[in-house]
Amino acid sequence: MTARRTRYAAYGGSTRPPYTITGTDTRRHLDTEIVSCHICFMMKSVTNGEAPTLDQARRQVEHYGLDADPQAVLVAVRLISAGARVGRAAEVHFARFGLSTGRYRLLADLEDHGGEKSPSRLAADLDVSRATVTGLLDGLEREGLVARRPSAEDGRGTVAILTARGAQRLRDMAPEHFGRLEAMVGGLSVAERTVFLDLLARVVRGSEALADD
Amino acid sequence: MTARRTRYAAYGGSTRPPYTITGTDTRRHLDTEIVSCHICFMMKSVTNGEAPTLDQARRQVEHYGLDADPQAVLVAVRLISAGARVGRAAEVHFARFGLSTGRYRLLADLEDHGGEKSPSRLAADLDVSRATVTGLLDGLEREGLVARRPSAEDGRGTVAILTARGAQRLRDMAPEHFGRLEAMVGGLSVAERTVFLDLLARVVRGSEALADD
DNA sequence: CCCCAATAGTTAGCTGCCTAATCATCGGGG
DNA sequence: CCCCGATGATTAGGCAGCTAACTATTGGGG
Repeated sequence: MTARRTRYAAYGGSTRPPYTITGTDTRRHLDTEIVSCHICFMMKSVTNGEAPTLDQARRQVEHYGLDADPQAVLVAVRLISAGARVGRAAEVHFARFGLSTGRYRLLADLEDHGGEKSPSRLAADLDVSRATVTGLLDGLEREGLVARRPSAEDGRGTVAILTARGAQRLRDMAPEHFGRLEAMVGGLSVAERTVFLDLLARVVRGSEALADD
Repeated sequence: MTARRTRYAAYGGSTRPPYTITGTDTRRHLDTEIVSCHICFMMKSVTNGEAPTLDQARRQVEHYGLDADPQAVLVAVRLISAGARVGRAAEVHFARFGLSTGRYRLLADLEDHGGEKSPSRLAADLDVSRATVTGLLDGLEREGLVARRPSAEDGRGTVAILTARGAQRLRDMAPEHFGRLEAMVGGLSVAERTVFLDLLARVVRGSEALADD
C-alpha cells in the first residue's frame, strides 16, 4: 500500500512527531461585526486580546441583579482569559525546541540548581504535583535530556540529573528563547514593567480568593 | 464486601464524582530556607506567588552570555507562571459548581447570546478549537445543561441551546461567583485596575512574539 | 526492638486543550 | 447541471495537569 493513502494505519505505530503545534486553524474574523441576539443588537469588537468586554461584564452583573463592580469583574475575567492565551503562546514557543512549558521549566530549574534534584523538590519548586513531575521526567528521560539515578542517602528516593544533551538543548535555545521573552514585553517601558510586576503579584495573591474556603 | 475496602473495583463503573478538585497535597513549605547548590549558596524566598526571582532571571541570562534585560525576562516568566496559577485557582473555583472554566465560559457565552449559538461561533468567540467545543458540549449535554439541535437553515450545522437547567445553574452560582471575582481584585484600587487592564492587554498582544513566525 | 505514621515515587483515570483526518453538506463556476 | 472547494461537526490520538490509591522505605516512639 502507498504510505500516504493509509487511513488509520498511520496511527498504529504511534509515529506522530511529538509537539507539532503550528497554530490554530480557526482564523480570526473581522475586526468588528454585527451580532444579532434575541435580547438586543450590539456591536461586538473582537480587537485581538481584548475580549471579554466591559459591556459583557456589566450586562451579566445586571442580569442577575447583583451589585458587583463590573470593572472588577472584568479585570478578573480578563486575567483568566489572558492567562490561558499566554499559556498557549508559550506552548507554541517551546514546541519549537521539542519541549513543552512544563518540560522546559523542569530543565531550567535543574540547570539552575547545579544539575541535580529530587522529584519531590522539583514538584515543590515548580509548584506542580509529584505525579506531574513523574510524567515530565518520563518524557525528558525518553529524549535523553535528563536521567534518573537512585538516591545515595535515601533508599526511597531518586535523583534527576541533567544530561549533557539536556544542557546542550538549553544552551542552543537560549538566544532565541530570551530574545522572544524580551520582545514579549517590549511594548512596556521599564517603569511600566515595574508597576506591572507589582500589580500582577497582588492580583495573583488575590486569586486565592477563588480557591479558598 | 464492604464498599470502603474495595481497591480498584470502585473505578470499574467509572463512578468517580466529576470535578472533585480540593487542593494540592503538596503543602507549602516555610517562608525561607537555605538551599545548598553546587555552584553557590543562596537564600531562596518562597513568598507565595512571587517565584521566579529576579536573581534567577539574571543568573540565567548571564549564564549564557546574553545581553537580554533580566527584568524584561522576569516579567515574561512571571506572567506565564501567574497565568498557570490563576488558571488552576479558577478550575478549583468552578469545580464548586460542578463545572470547569471552559464549560462555564461556554454556558455564560450562550446565556449572553440569548441561549442559542452554533458550535463554530462558540469556538471563535471563546477562542478555542472546534474540537474543544465538541468536547465541552458533550459534557454539558450529559448533565442536561445544554442541548444540541440540528440547524434549521444549514444541513451541516448544529445549534447549541441553553436548557432551563443550564440557566438555573448560572443563576444559582452567580452571587458567589461574582463575589469571589470581585474579592480577587479587591487589593487593587479603581485606578490601579485601569492601569492593570491596559498593561495586561499590551503584554498579551506582545505575547504573539512567542508564537509568531 | 518492633511497629506504624510519614514520606518518596509511581500508576490509573479523569479533564481540557490541541492538531490532523474524516464525513457530510453547501454553493458557486464551468 | 454537475463537480469541487469551502465549511460545519465529529473522531482519534497526544500532552499536561490533577487526585486518589498503591508500594517501598525511613525513622521515631512505645
